[in-house]
This record gives sequence, structure tokens and C-alpha cells, in this order.
Amino acid sequence: MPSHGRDVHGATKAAECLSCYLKALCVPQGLSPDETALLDDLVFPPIRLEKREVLCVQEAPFDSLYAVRTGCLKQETAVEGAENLLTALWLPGDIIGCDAIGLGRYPGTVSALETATLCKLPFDQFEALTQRMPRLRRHLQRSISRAMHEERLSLHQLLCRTAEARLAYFLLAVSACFHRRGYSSSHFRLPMSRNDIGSYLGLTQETVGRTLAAYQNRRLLRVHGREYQLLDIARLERLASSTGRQKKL
Amino acid sequence: MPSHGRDVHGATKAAECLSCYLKALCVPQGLSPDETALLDDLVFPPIRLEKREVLCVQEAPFDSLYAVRTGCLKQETAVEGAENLLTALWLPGDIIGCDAIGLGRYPGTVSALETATLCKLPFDQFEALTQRMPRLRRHLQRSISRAMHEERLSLHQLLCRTAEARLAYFLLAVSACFHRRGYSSSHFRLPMSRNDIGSYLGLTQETVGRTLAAYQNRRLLRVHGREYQLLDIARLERLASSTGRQKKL
DNA sequence: CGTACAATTGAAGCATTTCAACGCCTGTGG
DNA sequence: CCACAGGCGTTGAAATGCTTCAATTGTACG
Repeated sequence: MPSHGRDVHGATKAAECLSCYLKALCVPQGLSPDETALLDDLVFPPIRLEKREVLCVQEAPFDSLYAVRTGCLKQETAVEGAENLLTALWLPGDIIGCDAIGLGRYPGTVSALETATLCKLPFDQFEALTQRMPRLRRHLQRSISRAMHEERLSLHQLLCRTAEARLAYFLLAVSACFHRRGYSSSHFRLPMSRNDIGSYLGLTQETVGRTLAAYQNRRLLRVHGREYQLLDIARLERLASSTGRQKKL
Repeated sequence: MPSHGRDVHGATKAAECLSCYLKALCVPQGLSPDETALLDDLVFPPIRLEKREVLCVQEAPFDSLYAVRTGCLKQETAVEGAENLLTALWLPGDIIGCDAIGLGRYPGTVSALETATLCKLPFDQFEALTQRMPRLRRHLQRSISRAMHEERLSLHQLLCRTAEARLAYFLLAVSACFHRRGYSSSHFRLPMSRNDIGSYLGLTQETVGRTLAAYQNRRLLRVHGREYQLLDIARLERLASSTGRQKKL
């Protein structure tokens, strides 16, 4: 494990972190300048991952959280008796590793879907820092709790929905995420294969493709490879929040 | 909010909590006697909820965690555009409210499926206490992180599985939970209606019933109303860990 | 004993998977 | 330059599994 503190990167680190447009998402609001400086010391200079490069492998000991600055990463978990399952997807502003704290190991293999940059946050140092900055820990705890609820709710909703509703839900979630980061919410590139999407939603690649084609015929969106353009978000939202099935009275 | 500390219940509280067989699950291991005493002060005397009684309603401000001592509770979340969704299920030893910390509100209405007893843990006092006992907070954080991963994984697995595999998975999870608490793992009462189970797994009540009947015909288990007896756990496990579909190549 | 709710069963329709075939693009090696 | 392989996406047809709807039986509780 590399040494931390003010090393050769010391001069630029604070500047980078402060200028990072994700700052508000990674760290709690309302830290004093002193506190901010302390946190900055922890954050390593951004890591760059090329497409298909691996950040961590399943079962590797957990040691760091990572904040996504740019790009898109996926987590694949191998479960016995089945092939790999795409269990998580991270876009800019997300924090990787929250699901590894309890286990002490990374619960899946994380790799970049396209060139990505990340901030590394060694967890033991982060923990030590929270002794002096309780807000920091509370912030993380809240994020995790919130993510837990959102994920629980969305997955339970998806369980009883048709492919049509699942995909609409998924695309809108991605769209909302991009929007929050300042990107366009209606026009974006999602560098996942149909297979990846299917694995994430519990569908086959054929069904994903067919459903996208059906959307296009209905002028709800346009897809070209992995470029998506949402044309009628209101209608997509209606699709996403219905089960997709004919009402049962 | 009721006052805490050594009140009329002061004399019995510590004794109750120490004798609770769930203690190892609620509190971190290795606390000193002093620390244990401090924690005991926080825990209210067990609350008793009758069947169908409500612990908290959706959107109510979050103020306490609850540890389940006996009984079984469910969480129903109302989402617009659909009927209620059963989003969580708690058995003895589980902690209620982890998904409310981030939101600051309870994300669903929690009610007892049968008579239940609970320990109430006011969260602000718990937070204050963690200042003196970092282990306590770390313990909670780990539990939450672990639960997050387990839930993420299991729900993603369920998404691509047949009713047969979903039910087997569910019954084994319940069985394992009872086993961990010292109850029989093969013979238990699960006081949920077919509808509840269906809502939790994203199936209809008819499918749940039919699948249970099919299990019975294959001598995998016996069901009588809400009494379950697992006869062939090994075979159920094989069912649960396969998708239930004919292999794709 | 009767009502209300829960569970079961049957039949029909629908959605998704499976399997197979094809087109497209990219990179590789001749 | 072309030929070709491999990955990815698309499309079609058949089979499977689940839902829907409706009718019936069973069970709990006044």
C-alpha cells in the first residue's frame, strides 16, 4: 500500500479535489477548510482505467472506496451454479465499495466499460479520519442507507414487471443519473452490451433488443448501437411506473 | 419522545438485555461491562405488537431502530401507479430501520405478521453513544453494508429465475434465518399469506400456491396453511441455485 | 351457522425464453 | 487488397412459464 500524506502529488491533490465537480457528492457539505484539507490528503490522484481494465477482482480484500469521476464501471459477481451476474453499475458521482465494507472483501469483479477516472479513498485512513470528523462518517452511513433502500425498492418493483417496464425504468434511472451530473438527460451513451443490460435486469439479450426496437417503433426513443436518445420521457415514465401487465382488476 | 436513562424500568432493563439471546446479534462483540451497561440504558423495555398492529407508517420521521426479539414483521411500501409492495421481511434477530437512516423517514409501513416483541433503540442517543464507542458504530455500518450486498445479490439472482427457483430460494433463506436463531430449520411457521409471499417475490398468489403444490407432489416439502416442513433441503438448494430454466447451451 | 377472507384449481392468453439463422462491424493475417 | 473469424445485434418461430380470470373449496372467527 502506497504511503499517503503530502508526497510528490501533494501540491496538486488538494487543488484537484476541490475543483472536482463531484466534490459535493463525495464529501459531506459544510466541512471547514481544515477538514477539507485533511480529506484531500487521503484522496489519491485520479486513477485512470482503460476499457475492460479491472479495478478489483471478486473476493479480493477490501481496502479502499473509489469515487467515479468519469466513465462507467460494472460489477460482475460469479455465483456458483450460474454464470456471471451483473450486480452493479456505477456512473460518474457514484461511490464504489460500499457493499464491500461489511464483508471485508469486494463482492464482485469491477471493470471499466469505457475509459474511466477514479479517486481512491483508503478505507482505514478514512475510518481514522472520521474520529475527528463525525460528519464524514454520518454522511457515508446515510448514503449507504439511502442506496440500500432505493435498491431494495427498485429491485422489488422490477421483480413483478415486464421487460418493457424494466427497461424503461432502467433507462430513466441512467438518464436521471447523467442529468444529476450535468450531462444531457435525453441523449447519452451507455457503453453496455445488450447482454450486460439483460444480465442487470434479468432478461435475455434478445428480449432487450426486441424491446428497444419496439420502443423505437413507438417513437419513444432512438437507439443506435449504444447511443440512446430519449424522445418521450413522459411516456417512458408512465411505462416505467406501471407493471406493464394488464391490470388485475 | 419518552425520557430515557434509569427510570422506573431501570432495574430490569439491563437484566433483560443481557439475558436476551439475541444480544450477540444486536450489539458488537467484545464490549466492556461498562459499555454494555451504557448500551442497555438505551434499550427500552421490549415493545409488544399484536398481529396486524403497526410499528411505524410510511414517511413517518425516522427516530429509532428496532431489534426483533420474537415474531415476524413486514414492510409494505406504497408506490404510485401500483399497489403496495412487500419490500422487507424481518424475523427474530433482524434490525428494523437500517433503510430509514439515510432518508430520515421510514420507507414503508411496518406491521406485525404475528405477535412480536421488539427492542427500541432511539437513534439520536445511539449516535451520541457511538462517540464513546466507535466499535458500536462500526458494527452497525458493517451490518448495513453486508445486508446491502446480500440483498443486491439475491434480488439480482431472483430477477432471472423462475417461480420455482425463487420460492426455493426464499424458503431456504427463511429456514436459514430460523436456524441461526436456534429454531428448527426444517419445520417452521411462516405467517405470511400467499399474497404476501407473491408480492415479496414478484409473483402472483396463484403461482405461489401452484408451485408449493408442485413441491409437495415431488416430496420436497409439506405445507399446511402457513406451516412448512422442508423434507429435502439438498434438492431444494439445487433448485434455488439454478435459474430453473433449461440451460442456454 | 354464516360471513369474509385465504387458498386451490382449471383454462386461456400472453410474455419471455430458447434455439437457430443471418447481417454488421472490426481486427487479423494472408 | 481480400478473406475470414469473432463479437455483437437483430430477427423469426416454437416452446415454456406465468398471469389472468373465474369458479370452487377451505378455514378462521364472529
